[in-house]
Amino acid sequence: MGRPKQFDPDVAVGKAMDVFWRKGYAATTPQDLVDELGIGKGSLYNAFGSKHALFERTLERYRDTQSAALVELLDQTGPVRPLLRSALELLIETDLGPSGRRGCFAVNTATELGGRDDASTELVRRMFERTEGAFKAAVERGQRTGEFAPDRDADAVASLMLAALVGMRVIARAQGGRERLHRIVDAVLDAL
Amino acid sequence: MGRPKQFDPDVAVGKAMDVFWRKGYAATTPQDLVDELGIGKGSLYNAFGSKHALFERTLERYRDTQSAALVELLDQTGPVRPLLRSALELLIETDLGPSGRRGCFAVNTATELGGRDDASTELVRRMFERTEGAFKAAVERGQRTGEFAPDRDADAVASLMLAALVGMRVIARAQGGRERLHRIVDAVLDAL
DNA sequence: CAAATTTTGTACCTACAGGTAAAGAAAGAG
DNA sequence: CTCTTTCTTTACCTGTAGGTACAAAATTTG
Repeated sequence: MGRPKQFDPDVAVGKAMDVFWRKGYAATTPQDLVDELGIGKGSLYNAFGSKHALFERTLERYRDTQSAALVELLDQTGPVRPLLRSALELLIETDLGPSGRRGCFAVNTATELGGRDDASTELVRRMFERTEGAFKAAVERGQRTGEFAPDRDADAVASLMLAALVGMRVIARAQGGRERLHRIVDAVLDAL
Repeated sequence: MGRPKQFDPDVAVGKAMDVFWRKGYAATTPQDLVDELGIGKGSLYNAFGSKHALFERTLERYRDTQSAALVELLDQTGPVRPLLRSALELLIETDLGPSGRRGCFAVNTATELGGRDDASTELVRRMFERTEGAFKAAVERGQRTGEFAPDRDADAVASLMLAALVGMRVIARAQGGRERLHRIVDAVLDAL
């Protein structure tokens, strides 16, 4: 009962995610959110409680969409090497595409709030772990099918792939050129 | 002539660097700076002009100390593999040491301001390029001396090393464990 | 020592961050 | 058709961000 909301909270969280993703947590103001969500400040605070609470919801949204999409991609069957290549190249195109060099929301959050906001840090840590796990599973598949050398430590390779992926997206934000990003992908696949 | 400063501006820039490094640009307030530098607000603005101008000076300081130190380390003569290992492991210890998981100031700045503050973005971009150049030179040395396989593209390997380094430091900020960081180093050296 | 120059401390300012309060509007319950 | 509940709007509030202004203090020059 009661008056129904005039906006869809799920849509609003998505828009808020875009703002936080582009500007970061500290640089995003209530006014920014009001402008981009197209709702009043009262509704904003009534629906989400605080800037920080909304921020956490956007991080969860990121995990459940972007981060999850990558993991699903990596979990696909079939030849592993082209799978890894297309996954990494997709991220390059995303970072260089029309949304424009906003990098990875989880990475941005790690460097802005890591160690200073426990909830956010923990969310990011788990996303990294999940991604690394997906890389590890892919590498092990490749090793079983003989695509990759079987003697390399899958854990170590997966950790390297996570680090390279994270590094790539930071470099993209710092105006790293497309060629440089592709070289990273080439080198990491050559390392298998 | 005129009254001499009661503080050493170079020391002050160093202290300001620590603050910005820990908290980021947006989250650092004039009050934070006044507290940590131990000077009045009047002196602060008289000496440095604005928060942003001071921030740029701290980034330059970072480039001329931390970033330059890594490049110098990598430029040393002698066996290359242990050199690379000790350089990367030094960063791990730095990130996990008593100063505590503040990551890399350049990386933090890239993700906070990349694409939104031209001067900072450009400074970071150049630091990344310099570091990559030092990696490349080291790899080429290793190839000449027969330490590394000579057929691999030194540019690509250097780009990968930069990305792995950057990724490592982000992961460190997100509470990544010591073992994970060491695995990354192992994997990247195995890739040579 | 007076004049000129620079630094320092204190006070002050405007705008906005991050919300809260209160009253009215829109739904369902009885 | 009133009562209750929830949402919306508008107004308001406190604290601080990011500086500026100005007088007093400390130095060099002549």
